[in-house]
Amino acid sequence: MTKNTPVTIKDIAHALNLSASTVSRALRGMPEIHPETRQAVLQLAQEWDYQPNQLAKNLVKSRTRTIGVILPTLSYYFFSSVLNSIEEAAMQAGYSVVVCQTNESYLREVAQIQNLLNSQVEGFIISLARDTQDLDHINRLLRKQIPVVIFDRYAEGIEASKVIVDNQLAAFKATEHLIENGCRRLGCLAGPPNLLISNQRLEGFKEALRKYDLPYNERCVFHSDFTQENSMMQALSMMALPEPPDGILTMSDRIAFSTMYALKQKGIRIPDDVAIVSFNNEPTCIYLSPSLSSVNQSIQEMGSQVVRLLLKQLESEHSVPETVTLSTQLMVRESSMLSKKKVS
Amino acid sequence: MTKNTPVTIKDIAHALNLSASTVSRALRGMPEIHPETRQAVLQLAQEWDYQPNQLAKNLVKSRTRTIGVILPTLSYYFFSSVLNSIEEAAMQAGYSVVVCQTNESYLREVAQIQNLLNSQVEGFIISLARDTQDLDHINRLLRKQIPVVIFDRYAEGIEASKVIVDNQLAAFKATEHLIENGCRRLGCLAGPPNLLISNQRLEGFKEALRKYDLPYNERCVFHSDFTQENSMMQALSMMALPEPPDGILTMSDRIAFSTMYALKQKGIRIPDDVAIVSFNNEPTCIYLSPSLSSVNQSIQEMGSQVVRLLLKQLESEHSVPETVTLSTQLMVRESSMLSKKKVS
DNA sequence: TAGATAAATAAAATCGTTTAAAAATAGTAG
DNA sequence: CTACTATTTTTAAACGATTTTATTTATCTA
Repeated sequence: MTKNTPVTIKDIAHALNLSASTVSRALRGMPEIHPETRQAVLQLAQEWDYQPNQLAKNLVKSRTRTIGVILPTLSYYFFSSVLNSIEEAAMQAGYSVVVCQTNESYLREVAQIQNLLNSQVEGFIISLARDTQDLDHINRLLRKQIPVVIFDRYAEGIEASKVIVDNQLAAFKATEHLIENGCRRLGCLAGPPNLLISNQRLEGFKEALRKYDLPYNERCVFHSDFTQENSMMQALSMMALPEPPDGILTMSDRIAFSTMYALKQKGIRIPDDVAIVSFNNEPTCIYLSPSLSSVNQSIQEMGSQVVRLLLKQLESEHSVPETVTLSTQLMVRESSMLSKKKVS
Repeated sequence: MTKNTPVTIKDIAHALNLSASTVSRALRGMPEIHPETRQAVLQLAQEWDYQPNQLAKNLVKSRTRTIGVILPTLSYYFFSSVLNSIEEAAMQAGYSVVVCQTNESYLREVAQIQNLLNSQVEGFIISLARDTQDLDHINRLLRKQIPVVIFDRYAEGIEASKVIVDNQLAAFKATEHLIENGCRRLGCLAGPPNLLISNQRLEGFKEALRKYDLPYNERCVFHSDFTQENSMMQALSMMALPEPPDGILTMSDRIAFSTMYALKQKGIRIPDDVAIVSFNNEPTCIYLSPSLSSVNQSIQEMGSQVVRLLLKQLESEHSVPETVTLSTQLMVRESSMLSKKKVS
């Protein structure tokens, strides 16, 4: 009697001596169904706890109303928060969201996109993995006319819509802030060398040095892979230079946290010995001592813009790729406020 | 010519003058297909970039090999890390994972479970939302014989497998540690009053007070909803008591971070004026000044045990609910190390 | 009361795949 | 030449819904 397979429309139809189509219509409240019939159907459906099979629905409609989101990781505040914002906006528009983490691996990125594609997601929101260099998998999506929006971690050579910030400008302003506070020997703790946004920030860093006639020394740029161990190592190497910097720009808060931790253990004082400015403005920044100056990008806005651009593509044939550049704000905190300003 | 609809098996069959079943078999490398035929099929499939429709596959097989994971949020280190571990273990076993956040809302929890159920996930891994009191939605799953494993945030009255820690014992030991370090007026910053694990920890807290003959004052227990604002407010209320505590047990690092931030602004020194021990052992703990003592639960282990229990249910009919209790370790750091131990 | 119209239901096709059963083809032995 | 295998392919049903088309039944009009 209590068979373990879920109740289907056919079961209900059979029990009530109706056809499947009538039951289907009754369940969806379509107009041409006799009230009595509808009543009977709804009641039995409730009684048997009928649950529509989404797979079947999607198959026949060839629509899933689902967006695939590919992220490097969910353990970073930035990504998990943007995801929240994306989910909110997508839900509002009647779409649901499936998230995948690449764990910074190119191979995973390719595989996850493939999976979601086979699962018939209707569009993609992507932030590239650290290890991604080859962009074929993304361009294949574009060739198939599948809506794609890239955000934050983008790359050149992708003709897709993007939501980004002016990384060079943000880094320029952050570096300028260090300089204006008296720093003269500047170091940069960058991200992986193949990450476009890291390189753009590096450009902004250099630009600021040029503007203030400060020497740029390639040996003052170190690259971290974002892990704690590596970041600490790079930070210590930098401070072990013959002329260690008195101001550091780091490319992410995670790198900055590790850096501060490493320097503290070495007895190097922040900001007195070396000032630090970072990127992302994670909530943790304010909890640290000294609190960490960091470049804020509006996470809420980023999520909603990303979804907006994707919906545009989903809802109209052939829309052209668009780039939205959001503004950033440098949040100045203790880590870059020198007690004695060295310059006027 | 370039129709926008994806290539199907039928298209290939038609083009090669074969039947759909032959193409299907050829693509899956089944043995009874003539090598020449297979060759032709594979080649055309490649040329046309054929992608199998997972919906159709799942529908016909009535299997999705997908696990639904319901979490309160992904912005907490604890949950996003357990998720990572779950994904790893699930992948190993050939399952994929779909994550949903409830944002601590009961209604979302119900809705998300419903959605995943309709999408034919084969089992659930759940950590309950803060606001969840009614457990009908979970019990409905169990009645339908759908495999469910609860972890961390569980509740009484659910006959499902669980992976948890001995919260009472962990809190007892943490409190004992505070007492042994000389604290005599103890306060507790608990989670929401309806959260079982918070109450269990509170029990452990009381138990320790009893053991050491210290007075338990209900007015020394404050409940936070995990948000920063509320946590700060509760912490300040606690310290504004006529006899403020000299040692606080907080139920999560998030609460502790906010507490430390609030106390710092008030000029209250940690650990000298008040020592703090917390739960979760987020990486941020070590970055703070003072570094935060916290109870560690093995995240890796929790994820893999959760998946193990779920697989057990997925792979055998009628397995009985099982409870795995993992051990915890108190990580003692500066926030609870009093410079002058007040007792021997 | 025939004929037309409207209302309610049923039957059949469809989505893209898998699979069991049937059929076609080729090869081999008696 | 027939009968029997073995190999390969096709046919048809199925998964669980929606949707198009067809049919039945009831109601109305003239």
